[in-house]
Amino acid sequence: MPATACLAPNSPPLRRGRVRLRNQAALLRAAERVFARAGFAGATVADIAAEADMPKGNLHYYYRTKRDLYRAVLTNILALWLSETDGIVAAADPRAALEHYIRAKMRFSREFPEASRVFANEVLHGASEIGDFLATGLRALVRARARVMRGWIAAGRMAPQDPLHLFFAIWATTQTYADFAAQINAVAGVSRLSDRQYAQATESVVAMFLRAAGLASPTSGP
Amino acid sequence: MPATACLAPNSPPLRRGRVRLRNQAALLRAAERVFARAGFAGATVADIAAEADMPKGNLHYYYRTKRDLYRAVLTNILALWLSETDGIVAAADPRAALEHYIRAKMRFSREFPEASRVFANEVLHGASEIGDFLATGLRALVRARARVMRGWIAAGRMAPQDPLHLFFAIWATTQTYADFAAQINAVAGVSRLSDRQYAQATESVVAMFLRAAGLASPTSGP
DNA sequence: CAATTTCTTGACTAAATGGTCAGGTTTGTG
DNA sequence: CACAAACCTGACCATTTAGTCAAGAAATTG
Repeated sequence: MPATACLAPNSPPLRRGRVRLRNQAALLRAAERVFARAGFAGATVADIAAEADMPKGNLHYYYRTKRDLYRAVLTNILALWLSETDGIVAAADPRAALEHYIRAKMRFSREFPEASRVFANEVLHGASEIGDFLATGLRALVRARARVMRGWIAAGRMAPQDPLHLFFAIWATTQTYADFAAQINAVAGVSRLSDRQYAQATESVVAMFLRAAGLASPTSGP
Repeated sequence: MPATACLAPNSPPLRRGRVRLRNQAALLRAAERVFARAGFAGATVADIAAEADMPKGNLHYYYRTKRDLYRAVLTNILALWLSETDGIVAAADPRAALEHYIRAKMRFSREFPEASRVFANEVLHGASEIGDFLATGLRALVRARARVMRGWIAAGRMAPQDPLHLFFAIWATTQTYADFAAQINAVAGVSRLSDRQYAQATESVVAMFLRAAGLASPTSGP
Protein backbone atom coordinates (compact mmCIF):
# COMPACT_ATOMS: atom_id res chain seq x y z
CA MET A 1 0.00 0.00 0.00
CA PRO A 2 1.23 3.42 -0.87
CA ALA A 3 1.46 6.26 1.57
CA THR A 4 -2.02 7.38 0.67
CA ALA A 5 -5.06 5.58 1.99
CA CYS A 6 -7.88 5.49 -0.47
CA LEU A 7 -11.33 5.39 0.97
CA ALA A 8 -12.80 2.20 -0.46
CA PRO A 9 -15.41 2.99 -3.12
CA ASN A 10 -18.69 1.13 -3.50
CA SER A 11 -18.10 -2.15 -5.25
CA PRO A 12 -21.28 -2.50 -7.40
CA PRO A 13 -20.29 -0.73 -10.65
CA LEU A 14 -16.67 -1.86 -10.34
CA ARG A 15 -15.83 -1.01 -13.94
CA ARG A 16 -17.28 2.46 -13.97
CA GLY A 17 -14.73 5.10 -13.09
CA ARG A 18 -11.84 2.70 -13.02
CA VAL A 19 -9.66 5.21 -14.83
CA ARG A 20 -10.67 8.02 -12.53
CA LEU A 21 -9.86 5.98 -9.45
CA ARG A 22 -6.48 4.90 -10.69
CA ASN A 23 -5.48 8.40 -11.78
CA GLN A 24 -6.69 10.10 -8.63
CA ALA A 25 -4.74 7.64 -6.53
CA ALA A 26 -1.60 8.24 -8.58
CA LEU A 27 -2.05 11.99 -8.27
CA LEU A 28 -2.58 11.85 -4.54
CA ARG A 29 0.52 9.77 -4.07
CA ALA A 30 2.60 12.06 -6.26
CA ALA A 31 1.19 15.17 -4.62
CA GLU A 32 1.96 13.86 -1.17
CA ARG A 33 5.57 13.32 -2.14
CA VAL A 34 5.97 16.71 -3.75
CA PHE A 35 4.11 18.62 -1.03
CA ALA A 36 6.24 16.85 1.57
CA ARG A 37 9.40 17.85 -0.24
CA ALA A 38 8.52 21.47 -0.94
CA GLY A 39 5.45 22.53 1.02
CA PHE A 40 2.33 23.92 -0.59
CA ALA A 41 3.91 27.08 -1.94
CA GLY A 42 7.10 25.40 -3.08
CA ALA A 43 5.37 22.59 -4.91
CA THR A 44 4.39 23.17 -8.52
CA VAL A 45 1.59 21.40 -10.30
CA ALA A 46 4.03 20.67 -13.09
CA ASP A 47 6.22 18.77 -10.61
CA ILE A 48 3.29 16.83 -9.28
CA ALA A 49 2.07 15.96 -12.74
CA ALA A 50 5.55 14.83 -13.72
CA GLU A 51 5.83 12.73 -10.55
CA ALA A 52 2.51 11.11 -11.45
CA ASP A 53 3.74 10.74 -15.01
CA MET A 54 0.90 12.58 -16.66
CA PRO A 55 0.48 15.95 -18.39
CA LYS A 56 -0.41 18.97 -16.35
CA GLY A 57 -3.73 19.46 -18.10
CA ASN A 58 -4.77 16.01 -17.03
CA LEU A 59 -4.07 16.83 -13.40
CA HIS A 60 -6.38 19.81 -13.65
CA TYR A 61 -9.08 17.59 -15.09
CA TYR A 62 -9.24 15.66 -11.80
CA TYR A 63 -8.37 18.46 -9.41
CA ARG A 64 -9.38 21.87 -10.64
CA THR A 65 -6.88 23.75 -8.51
CA LYS A 66 -3.65 23.05 -6.70
CA ARG A 67 -5.47 23.83 -3.48
CA ASP A 68 -8.16 21.23 -4.21
CA LEU A 69 -5.46 18.64 -4.63
CA TYR A 70 -3.72 19.77 -1.47
CA ARG A 71 -6.92 19.44 0.51
CA ALA A 72 -7.52 16.00 -0.89
CA VAL A 73 -4.04 15.00 0.28
CA LEU A 74 -4.68 16.40 3.75
CA THR A 75 -8.04 14.66 4.00
CA ASN A 76 -6.38 11.40 3.15
CA ILE A 77 -3.71 11.95 5.80
CA LEU A 78 -6.17 12.88 8.52
CA ALA A 79 -8.03 9.65 7.93
CA LEU A 80 -4.85 7.80 8.85
CA TRP A 81 -4.37 9.99 11.92
CA LEU A 82 -7.64 9.26 13.60
CA SER A 83 -7.82 5.57 14.31
CA GLU A 84 -4.68 5.31 16.38
CA THR A 85 -5.89 6.31 19.81
CA ASP A 86 -8.47 3.54 19.73
CA GLY A 87 -6.73 1.57 22.44
CA ILE A 88 -6.92 4.33 25.01
CA VAL A 89 -10.16 3.37 26.74
CA ALA A 90 -10.94 3.16 30.43
CA ALA A 91 -11.07 -0.63 30.48
CA ALA A 92 -7.58 -1.00 29.02
CA ASP A 93 -4.34 -1.51 30.88
CA PRO A 94 -2.65 1.91 30.93
CA ARG A 95 0.82 0.63 30.28
CA ALA A 96 -0.19 -1.63 27.40
CA ALA A 97 -2.43 1.00 25.86
CA LEU A 98 0.18 3.75 25.96
CA GLU A 99 2.93 1.49 24.74
CA HIS A 100 0.77 0.33 21.87
CA TYR A 101 -0.07 3.89 20.93
CA ILE A 102 3.54 5.05 20.96
CA ARG A 103 4.67 2.11 18.90
CA ALA A 104 1.93 2.81 16.39
CA LYS A 105 3.02 6.44 16.12
CA MET A 106 6.65 5.45 15.66
CA ARG A 107 5.68 2.96 12.98
CA PHE A 108 3.67 5.65 11.27
CA SER A 109 6.65 8.02 11.19
CA ARG A 110 8.75 5.29 9.63
CA GLU A 111 6.22 4.14 7.09
CA PHE A 112 4.58 7.42 6.09
CA PRO A 113 7.17 10.14 6.61
CA GLU A 114 5.84 12.14 3.69
CA ALA A 115 2.35 12.20 5.10
CA SER A 116 3.75 13.36 8.40
CA ARG A 117 5.72 16.13 6.72
CA VAL A 118 2.77 17.42 4.76
CA PHE A 119 0.79 17.56 7.96
CA ALA A 120 3.64 19.22 9.83
CA ASN A 121 4.02 21.83 7.15
CA GLU A 122 0.32 22.58 7.21
CA VAL A 123 0.26 23.06 10.97
CA LEU A 124 3.55 24.94 10.99
CA HIS A 125 2.06 27.56 8.70
CA GLY A 126 -1.07 28.05 10.70
CA ALA A 127 -3.26 25.09 9.71
CA SER A 128 -5.32 27.31 7.46
CA GLU A 129 -6.85 24.31 5.68
CA ILE A 130 -7.37 21.94 8.59
CA GLY A 131 -7.76 24.39 11.46
CA ASP A 132 -11.48 23.66 11.68
CA PHE A 133 -10.91 19.96 12.01
CA LEU A 134 -8.24 20.43 14.67
CA ALA A 135 -10.56 22.62 16.70
CA THR A 136 -13.50 20.21 16.45
CA GLY A 137 -12.69 16.62 15.57
CA LEU A 138 -9.21 16.37 17.01
CA ARG A 139 -10.08 18.41 20.06
CA ALA A 140 -13.04 16.17 20.88
CA LEU A 141 -10.96 13.05 20.41
CA VAL A 142 -8.16 14.29 22.60
CA ARG A 143 -10.51 15.42 25.32
CA ALA A 144 -12.10 12.00 25.41
CA ARG A 145 -8.73 10.28 25.72
CA ALA A 146 -7.55 12.78 28.30
CA ARG A 147 -10.63 12.01 30.38
CA VAL A 148 -9.73 8.33 30.31
CA MET A 149 -6.22 9.12 31.48
CA ARG A 150 -7.48 11.32 34.27
CA GLY A 151 -9.47 8.32 35.41
CA TRP A 152 -6.31 6.22 35.43
CA ILE A 153 -4.48 8.93 37.34
CA ALA A 154 -7.27 9.26 39.90
CA ALA A 155 -7.11 5.49 40.39
CA GLY A 156 -3.38 5.75 41.06
CA ARG A 157 -2.54 3.79 37.95
CA MET A 158 -0.47 6.60 36.38
CA ALA A 159 1.69 9.45 37.66
CA PRO A 160 -0.29 12.62 38.30
CA GLN A 161 0.07 14.91 35.29
CA ASP A 162 -1.84 16.78 32.63
CA PRO A 163 -2.70 14.24 29.94
CA LEU A 164 -2.91 17.00 27.36
CA HIS A 165 0.76 17.78 27.62
CA LEU A 166 1.62 14.12 27.64
CA PHE A 167 -0.18 13.84 24.30
CA PHE A 168 1.63 16.85 22.91
CA ALA A 169 4.96 15.38 23.96
CA ILE A 170 4.19 12.00 22.45
CA TRP A 171 3.07 13.52 19.17
CA ALA A 172 6.05 15.81 19.00
CA THR A 173 8.57 13.14 19.83
CA THR A 174 7.25 10.41 17.58
CA GLN A 175 6.67 12.74 14.66
CA THR A 176 10.10 14.29 14.96
CA TYR A 177 11.55 11.06 13.57
CA ALA A 178 9.69 11.81 10.34
CA ASP A 179 9.53 15.60 10.25
CA PHE A 180 13.03 16.34 11.51
CA ALA A 181 14.70 13.33 9.96
CA ALA A 182 17.25 15.61 8.35
CA GLN A 183 18.41 16.80 11.76
CA ILE A 184 18.32 13.37 13.37
CA ASN A 185 20.26 11.80 10.54
CA ALA A 186 22.84 14.58 10.64
CA VAL A 187 23.35 14.26 14.37
CA ALA A 188 23.44 10.48 14.15
CA GLY A 189 25.93 10.77 11.32
CA VAL A 190 24.00 8.69 8.81
CA SER A 191 21.98 9.39 5.69
CA ARG A 192 19.06 7.40 7.06
CA LEU A 193 18.50 5.41 10.24
CA SER A 194 18.78 1.69 9.59
CA ASP A 195 15.92 -0.58 10.60
CA ARG A 196 18.01 -1.59 13.57
CA GLN A 197 18.66 1.99 14.61
CA TYR A 198 15.02 2.84 14.20
CA ALA A 199 14.00 -0.10 16.34
CA GLN A 200 16.36 1.17 19.05
CA ALA A 201 14.88 4.64 18.73
CA THR A 202 11.46 3.12 19.21
CA GLU A 203 12.53 1.26 22.33
CA SER A 204 14.14 4.41 23.71
CA VAL A 205 11.03 6.48 23.11
CA VAL A 206 8.70 3.85 24.53
CA ALA A 207 10.79 3.40 27.67
CA MET A 208 11.15 7.14 28.12
CA PHE A 209 7.44 7.80 27.96
CA LEU A 210 6.55 4.90 30.17
CA ARG A 211 8.82 6.41 32.79
CA ALA A 212 7.39 9.84 32.07
CA ALA A 213 3.87 8.51 32.52
CA GLY A 214 4.79 6.66 35.66
CA LEU A 215 4.28 3.29 34.00
CA ALA A 216 7.83 2.01 33.88
CA SER A 217 8.25 -1.52 32.65
CA PRO A 218 7.65 -4.11 35.37
CA THR A 219 10.39 -6.29 33.86
CA SER A 220 13.21 -3.79 34.43
CA GLY A 221 14.80 -3.91 37.86
CA PRO A 222 16.00 -0.94 39.96
CA MET B 1 15.11 42.86 22.07
CA PRO B 2 13.51 41.68 18.86
CA ALA B 3 13.41 38.07 17.82
CA THR B 4 16.65 38.46 15.94
CA ALA B 5 19.95 38.58 17.73
CA CYS B 6 22.45 40.90 16.12
CA LEU B 7 26.06 39.98 16.44
CA ALA B 8 27.61 43.01 18.11
CA PRO B 9 29.70 44.97 15.61
CA ASN B 10 33.07 46.52 16.40
CA SER B 11 32.56 49.69 18.36
CA PRO B 12 35.39 51.90 17.01
CA PRO B 13 33.75 53.53 13.96
CA LEU B 14 30.38 53.61 15.66
CA ARG B 15 28.90 56.15 13.27
CA ARG B 16 30.08 54.49 10.11
CA GLY B 17 27.47 52.18 8.70
CA ARG B 18 24.77 53.15 11.17
CA VAL B 19 22.20 53.11 8.40
CA ARG B 20 23.34 49.77 7.12
CA LEU B 21 23.14 48.25 10.58
CA ARG B 22 19.71 49.60 11.28
CA ASN B 23 18.30 48.52 7.94
CA GLN B 24 19.81 45.08 8.00
CA ALA B 25 18.37 44.50 11.44
CA ALA B 26 14.94 45.64 10.30
CA LEU B 27 15.15 43.36 7.26
CA LEU B 28 16.24 40.37 9.30
CA ARG B 29 13.39 40.85 11.71
CA ALA B 30 10.87 41.29 8.92
CA ALA B 31 12.27 38.34 7.00
CA GLU B 32 12.10 36.12 10.05
CA ARG B 33 8.43 36.92 10.46
CA VAL B 34 7.56 36.38 6.83
CA PHE B 35 9.64 33.22 6.43
CA ALA B 36 8.03 31.85 9.60
CA ARG B 37 4.59 32.56 8.23
CA ALA B 38 5.09 31.25 4.72
CA GLY B 39 8.31 29.29 4.45
CA PHE B 40 11.07 30.09 2.01
CA ALA B 41 9.09 29.39 -1.14
CA GLY B 42 5.90 31.00 0.12
CA ALA B 43 7.55 34.20 1.23
CA THR B 44 7.94 36.96 -1.32
CA VAL B 45 10.59 39.63 -1.20
CA ALA B 46 7.83 42.16 -1.72
CA ASP B 47 6.16 40.94 1.50
CA ILE B 48 9.40 41.13 3.41
CA ALA B 49 10.18 44.59 2.12
CA ALA B 50 6.67 45.74 3.04
CA GLU B 51 7.02 44.23 6.51
CA ALA B 52 10.28 46.13 6.93
CA ASP B 53 8.59 49.20 5.51
CA MET B 54 10.99 49.80 2.69
CA PRO B 55 10.90 49.42 -1.08
CA LYS B 56 11.88 46.16 -2.65
CA GLY B 57 14.86 47.63 -4.43
CA ASN B 58 16.30 48.68 -1.13
CA LEU B 59 16.07 45.16 0.20
CA HIS B 60 18.10 43.94 -2.75
CA TYR B 61 20.69 46.58 -2.01
CA TYR B 62 21.47 44.89 1.29
CA TYR B 63 20.77 41.29 0.34
CA ARG B 64 21.34 40.54 -3.29
CA THR B 65 19.02 37.56 -3.38
CA LYS B 66 16.15 36.16 -1.36
CA ARG B 67 18.36 33.18 -0.57
CA ASP B 68 21.09 35.43 0.84
CA LEU B 69 18.56 36.98 3.17
CA TYR B 70 17.21 33.58 4.14
CA ARG B 71 20.68 32.37 5.01
CA ALA B 72 21.32 35.46 7.08
CA VAL B 73 18.13 34.76 9.03
CA LEU B 74 19.15 31.14 9.61
CA THR B 75 22.62 32.15 10.73
CA ASN B 76 21.10 34.51 13.23
CA ILE B 77 18.82 31.79 14.55
CA LEU B 78 21.55 29.20 14.87
CA ALA B 79 23.55 31.60 17.00
CA LEU B 80 20.68 31.60 19.49
CA TRP B 81 20.48 27.81 19.40
CA LEU B 82 23.98 27.05 20.43
CA SER B 83 24.54 28.50 23.85
CA GLU B 84 21.75 26.66 25.61
CA THR B 85 23.35 23.35 26.45
CA ASP B 86 26.10 25.11 28.37
CA GLY B 87 24.87 23.80 31.71
CA ILE B 88 25.23 20.17 30.75
CA VAL B 89 28.74 19.50 32.04
CA ALA B 90 30.02 16.59 34.07
CA ALA B 91 30.44 18.63 37.24
CA ALA B 92 26.83 19.79 37.24
CA ASP B 93 23.92 18.27 39.11
CA PRO B 94 22.02 16.23 36.50
CA ARG B 95 18.60 17.22 37.72
CA ALA B 96 19.36 20.94 37.92
CA ALA B 97 21.16 20.94 34.59
CA LEU B 98 18.40 19.16 32.72
CA GLU B 99 15.67 21.21 34.33
CA HIS B 100 17.51 24.40 33.47
CA TYR B 101 17.94 23.30 29.88
CA ILE B 102 14.31 22.35 29.41
CA ARG B 103 13.11 25.61 30.93
CA ALA B 104 15.43 27.53 28.63
CA LYS B 105 14.04 25.68 25.61
CA MET B 106 10.46 26.32 26.69
CA ARG B 107 11.24 30.00 27.20
CA PHE B 108 12.78 30.11 23.77
CA SER B 109 9.66 28.66 22.16
CA ARG B 110 7.58 31.28 23.88
CA GLU B 111 9.81 34.24 23.13
CA PHE B 112 11.03 33.38 19.64
CA PRO B 113 8.34 31.28 18.02
CA GLU B 114 9.08 32.72 14.61
CA ALA B 115 12.74 31.78 14.82
CA SER B 116 11.71 28.29 15.82
CA ARG B 117 9.33 28.01 12.88
CA VAL B 118 11.87 29.17 10.34
CA PHE B 119 14.27 26.59 11.67
CA ALA B 120 11.59 23.90 11.67
CA ASN B 121 10.63 24.68 8.11
CA GLU B 122 14.25 24.51 7.01
CA VAL B 123 14.80 21.11 8.59
CA LEU B 124 11.41 19.82 7.48
CA HIS B 125 12.37 20.41 3.87
CA GLY B 126 15.70 18.72 4.08
CA ALA B 127 17.93 21.32 5.75
CA SER B 128 19.49 22.16 2.40
CA GLU B 129 20.98 25.39 3.75
CA ILE B 130 22.09 24.29 7.20
CA GLY B 131 22.70 20.60 6.63
CA ASP B 132 26.44 21.08 6.87
CA PHE B 133 26.19 22.79 10.21
CA LEU B 134 23.89 20.11 11.60
CA ALA B 135 26.33 17.40 10.53
CA THR B 136 29.35 19.15 12.00
CA GLY B 137 28.71 21.80 14.65
CA LEU B 138 25.48 20.45 16.11
CA ARG B 139 26.62 16.87 15.91
CA ALA B 140 29.82 17.63 17.81
CA LEU B 141 27.92 19.56 20.45
CA VAL B 142 25.36 16.83 20.97
CA ARG B 143 28.00 14.13 21.15
CA ALA B 144 29.82 16.05 23.85
CA ARG B 145 26.66 16.48 25.91
CA ALA B 146 25.68 12.86 25.36
CA ARG B 147 29.06 11.78 26.70
CA VAL B 148 28.44 13.79 29.85
CA MET B 149 25.07 12.12 30.29
CA ARG B 150 26.54 8.67 29.79
CA GLY B 151 28.88 9.51 32.61
CA TRP B 152 25.93 10.38 34.81
CA ILE B 153 24.18 7.19 33.82
CA ALA B 154 27.25 5.08 34.53
CA ALA B 155 27.44 6.71 37.96
CA GLY B 156 23.83 5.74 38.61
CA ARG B 157 22.71 9.33 38.70
CA MET B 158 20.26 8.95 35.81
CA ALA B 159 18.09 6.18 34.41
CA PRO B 160 19.89 4.07 31.82
CA GLN B 161 18.94 5.28 28.36
CA ASP B 162 20.33 6.63 25.12
CA PRO B 163 21.01 10.34 25.69
CA LEU B 164 20.65 11.00 21.97
CA HIS B 165 17.00 10.07 21.97
CA LEU B 166 16.43 12.01 25.16
CA PHE B 167 17.75 15.06 23.35
CA PHE B 168 15.57 14.45 20.34
CA ALA B 169 12.53 14.12 22.59
CA ILE B 170 13.33 17.30 24.51
CA TRP B 171 13.87 19.27 21.34
CA ALA B 172 10.74 17.95 19.74
CA THR B 173 8.55 18.52 22.76
CA THR B 174 9.75 21.99 23.65
CA GLN B 175 9.76 23.19 20.06
CA THR B 176 6.31 21.82 19.41
CA TYR B 177 4.92 24.64 21.55
CA ALA B 178 6.26 27.07 18.96
CA ASP B 179 6.11 25.09 15.73
CA PHE B 180 2.77 23.37 16.26
CA ALA B 181 1.14 26.17 18.19
CA ALA B 182 -1.79 26.10 15.77
CA GLN B 183 -2.55 22.52 16.77
CA ILE B 184 -1.97 23.05 20.46
CA ASN B 185 -4.16 26.13 20.54
CA ALA B 186 -6.91 24.34 18.62
CA VAL B 187 -6.87 21.35 20.96
CA ALA B 188 -6.71 23.60 24.01
CA GLY B 189 -9.58 25.63 22.59
CA VAL B 190 -7.84 29.00 22.73
CA SER B 191 -6.35 31.36 20.20
CA ARG B 192 -3.13 31.52 22.19
CA LEU B 193 -1.98 30.00 25.47
CA SER B 194 -2.05 32.55 28.27
CA ASP B 195 1.07 33.15 30.30
CA ARG B 196 -0.50 31.07 33.01
CA GLN B 197 -1.28 28.21 30.66
CA TYR B 198 2.19 28.36 29.24
CA ALA B 199 3.72 28.24 32.70
CA GLN B 200 1.66 25.13 33.41
CA ALA B 201 2.81 23.61 30.14
CA THR B 202 6.38 24.30 31.18
CA GLU B 203 5.89 22.62 34.55
CA SER B 204 4.26 19.62 32.88
CA VAL B 205 7.08 19.24 30.42
CA VAL B 206 9.78 19.66 33.05
CA ALA B 207 8.18 17.13 35.38
CA MET B 208 7.59 14.69 32.54
CA PHE B 209 11.19 14.75 31.39
CA LEU B 210 12.61 14.54 34.88
CA ARG B 211 10.60 11.36 35.33
CA ALA B 212 11.68 10.19 31.88
CA ALA B 213 15.31 10.82 32.75
CA GLY B 214 14.95 9.15 36.11
CA LEU B 215 15.49 12.41 37.96
CA ALA B 216 12.05 12.93 39.44
CA SER B 217 11.72 15.86 41.78
CA PRO B 218 12.84 15.04 45.35
CA THR B 219 10.12 17.35 46.71
CA SER B 220 7.19 15.35 45.34
CA GLY B 221 6.11 12.42 47.49
CA PRO B 222 4.61 9.11 46.29
C1' DC C 1 -21.08 -1.04 -33.50
C1' DA C 2 -22.87 3.47 -32.78
C1' DA C 3 -23.76 6.82 -29.49
C1' DT C 4 -22.24 9.03 -25.51
C1' DT C 5 -19.62 9.91 -21.84
C1' DT C 6 -15.16 10.20 -19.97
C1' DC C 7 -10.55 11.17 -20.50
C1' DT C 8 -6.08 13.10 -22.71
C1' DT C 9 -3.06 16.48 -24.60
C1' DG C 10 -0.21 20.40 -25.65
C1' DA C 11 -0.64 25.04 -26.72
C1' DC C 12 -2.04 29.29 -24.68
C1' DT C 13 -2.86 33.22 -21.21
C1' DA C 14 -2.76 36.26 -17.36
C1' DA C 15 -0.69 37.09 -13.15
C1' DA C 16 3.00 36.99 -9.91
C1' DT C 17 7.65 37.30 -8.73
C1' DG C 18 12.87 37.70 -8.24
C1' DG C 19 16.11 40.57 -9.61
C1' DT C 20 18.27 44.84 -12.27
C1' DC C 21 19.34 49.54 -13.03
C1' DA C 22 19.86 54.43 -13.83
C1' DG C 23 19.40 58.43 -11.69
C1' DG C 24 18.58 60.93 -7.56
C1' DT C 25 19.23 61.75 -2.35
C1' DT C 26 21.43 61.42 1.96
C1' DT C 27 25.32 60.74 4.87
C1' DG C 28 29.96 61.05 6.26
C1' DT C 29 34.69 63.18 5.76
C1' DG C 30 38.88 66.12 4.85
C1' DC D 1 31.56 73.31 2.13
C1' DA D 2 32.91 70.14 -1.44
C1' DC D 3 33.62 65.68 -2.58
C1' DA D 4 32.90 60.82 -2.34
C1' DA D 5 30.79 57.08 -0.70
C1' DA D 6 26.74 54.98 0.76
C1' DC D 7 21.93 54.68 0.25
C1' DC D 8 17.15 55.03 -1.88
C1' DT D 9 13.59 54.50 -5.33
C1' DG D 10 10.29 53.17 -8.83
C1' DA D 11 10.12 51.63 -13.30
C1' DC D 12 11.36 47.76 -15.84
C1' DC D 13 12.34 42.86 -17.47
C1' DA D 14 12.67 37.83 -17.91
C1' DT D 15 10.84 33.75 -15.91
C1' DT D 16 7.93 30.91 -13.75
C1' DT D 17 3.51 29.21 -12.81
C1' DA D 18 -1.63 28.16 -12.06
C1' DG D 19 -5.21 27.47 -14.66
C1' DT D 20 -7.97 27.28 -19.48
C1' DC D 21 -9.44 25.34 -23.66
C1' DA D 22 -10.53 23.14 -27.94
C1' DA D 23 -9.91 19.25 -30.36
C1' DG D 24 -9.14 14.56 -30.46
C1' DA D 25 -8.69 9.61 -28.24
C1' DA D 26 -10.34 6.15 -25.32
C1' DA D 27 -13.71 3.90 -22.66
C1' DT D 28 -18.46 2.61 -21.64
C1' DT D 29 -23.09 1.42 -22.67
C1' DG D 30 -27.53 0.37 -25.19
